[in-house]
Amino acid sequence: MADKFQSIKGFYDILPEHTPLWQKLEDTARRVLAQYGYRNIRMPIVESTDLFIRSVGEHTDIVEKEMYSWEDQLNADRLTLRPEGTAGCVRAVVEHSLTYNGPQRLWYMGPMFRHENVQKGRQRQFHQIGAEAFGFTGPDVDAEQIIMLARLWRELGITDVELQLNSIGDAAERAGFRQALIAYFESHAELLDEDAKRRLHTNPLRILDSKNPRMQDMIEAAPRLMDSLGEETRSHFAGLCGVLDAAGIAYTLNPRLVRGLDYYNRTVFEWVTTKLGSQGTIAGGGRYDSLVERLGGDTTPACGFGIGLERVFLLMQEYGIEAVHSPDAYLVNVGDAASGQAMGVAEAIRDAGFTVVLHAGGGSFKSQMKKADRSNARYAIIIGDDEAQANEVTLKPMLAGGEQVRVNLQTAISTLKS
RNA sequence: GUGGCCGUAGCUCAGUUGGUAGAGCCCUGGAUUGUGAUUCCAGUUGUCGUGGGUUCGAGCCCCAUCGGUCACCCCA
Repeated sequence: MADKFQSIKGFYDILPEHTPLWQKLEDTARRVLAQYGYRNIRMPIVESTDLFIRSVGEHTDIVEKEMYSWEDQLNADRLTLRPEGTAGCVRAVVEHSLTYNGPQRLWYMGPMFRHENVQKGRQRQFHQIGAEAFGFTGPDVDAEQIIMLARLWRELGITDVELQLNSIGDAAERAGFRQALIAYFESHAELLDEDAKRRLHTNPLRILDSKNPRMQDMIEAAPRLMDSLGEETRSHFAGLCGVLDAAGIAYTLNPRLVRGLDYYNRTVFEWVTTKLGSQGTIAGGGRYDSLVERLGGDTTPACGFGIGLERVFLLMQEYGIEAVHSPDAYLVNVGDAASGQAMGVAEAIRDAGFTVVLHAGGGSFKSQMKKADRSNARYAIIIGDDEAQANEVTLKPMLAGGEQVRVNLQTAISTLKS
């Protein structure tokens, strides 16, 4: 035998036994998003490398070491497989002037690509649902997105996910805080680890998120961003908390919650579970009021989030949530006469709107019935020599207690409808 | 990039101090002349990840290598 191929590390197949649960997740999300007036947008998977450098940020892990980037062999364009969806969505909004006639609520779903080491809940090709709202200034839209996610978890049957909330201020506030933070860390330079030293002048806020136990006391005593936020930012955050309180959404304030992507400001949030090992964040998002302008559009406030679908899928499995696809009928046919009629019968039943699996490949009644059983079909429709002769079918309910009947095709279809 | 654990049938796994490669599930056929989901009988399934070494003899011991998985980091 020739050598076999296997999928690339971090790129995996979703097999038929798992697609029903995936579709349940996707269908539920689609329905909930539509309930809030979000409209579907579909962007390309490949974008200009510079788009991500400018939006995600030059000194982020994503841009520094995780992007699938290459130079187009034909025209030397620098291209990248999208590592996240917001940049491309903003690019599309600006390119097509989608906010010209007012605010927009948009969502998308699809694969994202990051060259990371794989582990549970982390693949190199993974899938996200993203939602973005453009042109809304107030905290009500931040709150709406959080409430929408709470509804999604509820409808999926997921409980026990914790909402963590923080405000990381506006650019000017963060710049001031950044200076204070750098000064503070420099005064404790002897305690900084390698990673922290590297980030000191590129992304000092991330140092706050370090889990290095030797730095914890020093980090604990560092200046707090919340304390350097201005009046407008504070009232925006208070407004958000007020709406969430009124809606009965529980949250935990996490002053150390920051984002790895540079474009966020003010509101940041994460939904976290303890049931998935170390990859506990199933959704994360926040406000990014300056990104649209940064990517060449008019000044437009924005807020959005991403859902990690693999993680939500794992969580659904953890909760024992199940989904199976079951056809309405499995068409058993034995004998030349029956087989000759079977395709026409199956088509007639499909014309009536039902799902029919037509048995192919012959075999005894017994073996065909076994296949009917394993198909999860509600009914077996049986055609043998006798039925073929009489232009009838035998309709047998596969669930315990049902009596089989021999009827003509129209009666069988009526029975399927009831 | 670093570390722990694991690679035996399609799947889940057992395999004794080194001595002829196994079980369950699945699949196929039968017990019942045309009926599944319970039962019984029979049958098929292998480069023991790969390459070397030690040995009369290696799934088992040694070395290398590849792959998987979990974790650090970071993120969704």
